[in-house]
Amino acid sequence: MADVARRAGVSSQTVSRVANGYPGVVESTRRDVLDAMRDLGYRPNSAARALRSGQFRTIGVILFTLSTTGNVRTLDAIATSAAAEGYAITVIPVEAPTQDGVNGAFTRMGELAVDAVILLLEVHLLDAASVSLPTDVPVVVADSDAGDRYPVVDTDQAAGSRAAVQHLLDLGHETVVHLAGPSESFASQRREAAWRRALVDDGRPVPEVHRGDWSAASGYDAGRRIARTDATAVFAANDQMALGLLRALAEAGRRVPEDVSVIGFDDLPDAVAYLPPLTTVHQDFAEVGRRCVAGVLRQMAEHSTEHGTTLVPTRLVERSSTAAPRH
Amino acid sequence: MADVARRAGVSSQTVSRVANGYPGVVESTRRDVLDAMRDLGYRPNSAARALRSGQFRTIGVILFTLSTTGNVRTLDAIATSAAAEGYAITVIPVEAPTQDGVNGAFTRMGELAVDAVILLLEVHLLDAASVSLPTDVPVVVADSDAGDRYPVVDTDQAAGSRAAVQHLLDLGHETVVHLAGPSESFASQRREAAWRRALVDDGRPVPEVHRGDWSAASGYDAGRRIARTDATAVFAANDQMALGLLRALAEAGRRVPEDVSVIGFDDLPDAVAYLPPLTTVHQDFAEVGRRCVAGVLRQMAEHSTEHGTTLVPTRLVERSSTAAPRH
DNA sequence: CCAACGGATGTTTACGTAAACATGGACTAG
DNA sequence: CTAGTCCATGTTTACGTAAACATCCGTTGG
Repeated sequence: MADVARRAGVSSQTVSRVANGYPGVVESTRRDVLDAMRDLGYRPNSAARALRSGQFRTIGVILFTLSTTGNVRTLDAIATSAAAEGYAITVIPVEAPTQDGVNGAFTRMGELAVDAVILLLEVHLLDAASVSLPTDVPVVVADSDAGDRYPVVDTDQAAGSRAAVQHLLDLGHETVVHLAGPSESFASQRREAAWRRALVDDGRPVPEVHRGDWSAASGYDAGRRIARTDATAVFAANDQMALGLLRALAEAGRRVPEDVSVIGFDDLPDAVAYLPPLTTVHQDFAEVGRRCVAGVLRQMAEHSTEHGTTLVPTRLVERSSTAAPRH
Repeated sequence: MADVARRAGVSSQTVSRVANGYPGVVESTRRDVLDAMRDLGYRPNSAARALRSGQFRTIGVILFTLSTTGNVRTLDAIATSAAAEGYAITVIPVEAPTQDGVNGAFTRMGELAVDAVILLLEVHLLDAASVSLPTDVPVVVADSDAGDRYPVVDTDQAAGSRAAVQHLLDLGHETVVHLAGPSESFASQRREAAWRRALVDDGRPVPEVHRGDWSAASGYDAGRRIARTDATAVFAANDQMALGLLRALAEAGRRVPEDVSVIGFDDLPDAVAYLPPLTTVHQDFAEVGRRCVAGVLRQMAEHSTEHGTTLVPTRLVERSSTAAPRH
C-alpha cells in the first residue's frame, strides 16, 4: 500500500480510501491511485484488513459429512446466498460423530477466520461436546433441533410427512408403512413422529417401523422385508431409500404403483428418473440456506442473539409411484 | 493476550510461546499461563496471527457448482485431507460459468484469506477470464486440463472409458453406443475421445454420439431415442445419465441386460440400487482430493511451481446391467 | 475584505501477534 | 574465584490496514 501511495504521489490513507470506495476522493486522484494499483499488482492484505476491521467476511459451516444429499444441497444454498452478500464459506468437517471429533472441529473453528457459524449437525452431538461454542460468535443451526439455545432453520418435516401420509390415505390405502431413517437423526425422528401421528389422528392402524440409514442400499435391504408383507403403501423417509425400495419391490415382482404405492422425501433431481418416477415431498434447500445466512447476518448486524425456529414449507410432488390400491 | 500475560504474571511473549508450543518455557510457568488462558477464555486472534506469519492455514476451492456429484465428492475429499493437515477449506462459488462470474470469483479470492487455491473448474473458463490468478499463490487444477500452466490432478478418464468399452466388446457386442456429457466439459470430451479410440483401435463401427447434460433427466431423453435404435450396448458418461437411460429402456420394453447392456461412469453409492444394479467405472475421488491437497502443500513448502498431470486410476465394477448379447 | 465553512488530503495511531534482540541469573570449566 | 555459557524470560518492533484527528486551501456570505 505504501508503494502504491508513493507511486501515485499520495498518502497511504488515500490509497485506502480508494480501495474501499470511500467518497471524498477527487476523480483525478482516484484514477492516479487506481493506475498505480494496477501497475504494481496491488492486492489488499486480508489479514491486516481483518485485524483492523475485526471482520473476515467469512461464515463457517460445521458439518459431519458431505455424503448426504441434504447436507450438500443446504451447503450449496448457503454458499450461494453468502456469496451474494459478499461472504465466503469455510467448511469445517467433523471427522467422526464422536465427542472428540466435534470437540476438534470446535477448537479449530475457534482459531479460524470466521465471523459466524452455521451448524449442519445433529445437535445432540453438540450436547456431548465438552467444548462449547464461543459465545461471541453468531450461530444458526440448520436441519436440527437446538433446544432454544440457538435459532434454528429447518424444513417443515412434520407438515411434509403428514402431507405424504395423507396423500396415500386419500388414495384409499388402509394404512401406510414407514421406512424410517436412522434413529439418531433428528430429521428422521421428526418424520417418523409425524407419520405416526397422521395415522393415529385418522384412526388407522400403525404398522411396525422399518429402518434404514438413508442409503439406497439400506432401503433395498428393508425393501426385501417389506416386499414379503401385504403393505400397499410405503412412505420412505428419503428418496435414496425409496430408490432401494423400488428395486427390492421390482425384484419381488410387486409392481409400483399397481401393487404398492411408494412416496419419498427430498425430491432429488434424480427422482424424476426413477422407475417409476417418484412421488415425493419437495424440500426447498435453497430457502433453508438463504434463511441460515440471513439469520447469522442479522445477528451480526444487530449484535443480538435470537431464538426460535423458522420452518420452511414443503410441497408434495406427484409423479407415478403412487396410485389407488386395487381391491 | 496482554490480559493473559498480566494475570499469569509473565510477558505477552511468554504467552505467545506457550500458545504456539515453543520450547524454552519452564513447566510451572507454562501451567500458570495455561490456567490464565482458561480463566480468561483466551482465544488467539487469527487475523493478527495471519498478519504476522503470512499464513492462514486455509485452502480456497473455486468451483462452479455443488450440484454435480463429482464436484461434491472431490470437495469432500479435499476438505477431509486438508483437515488432516490442519488446513481449513474456503469454498468460492462461481455464480455463473460466464466471464463475469469467473472474474468475480477470482477477484474475491484475491481478497480472501487463503494460502493456496484448488480449481474445480473447466479450465477453458479460466482462459476466458480477464483476471488471471495471482502468481504468488500455489494452484492445483482438479478434474480438468490446464495446458501446462498448472499442475493437474485428474481421474484417468481415458483408461476408465477404454475399460468400459472393452468390457462390452469382450462380452461379444458388435459395437458400443455412447451417451456423452455436455460438449463443453473436459471430462466429457476425454471420455468420448477414449470411447471412440477404443472402437477404432478394435476396428469396430463408431455409432453416432448421443448427448446429455450429466442429469438423469437428460439421460432419459437420450434414452428414448436410443431405445428406438438397435443398440445392444451403451456406455453412459456418468451414472446419473445411465439411471435415466435405464428408465427409458424399461419404458420402451427393452430389458437390461438381456436386450441392452448399460455401463456407467462414477460408481455413485446409489448405483448399486439401480434397476438393475449398474455396472460402472469406479472413480477414486478421495485419492484425487488427497493428491490435490498434497500438491498445493508441497508447492507451499518448497516454494516451487510444478507442472504435469497426475492420473488417478479407475476400477471397473461389474454388477448386473451388462451381459452378452443374445443372437 | 475577512471569517467561517467544508471538502480533499495527510499524519498519527492502534489492532494482536511473533520474530529478533536484550537481559539477567545460574551453572560450569579452567 | 572468575569468565564464559546457556537457559528462561522480558522488551522492542514490524506486519498492512483504516479510524480518528489534523491540516490546508478554496469558496461563500455578510
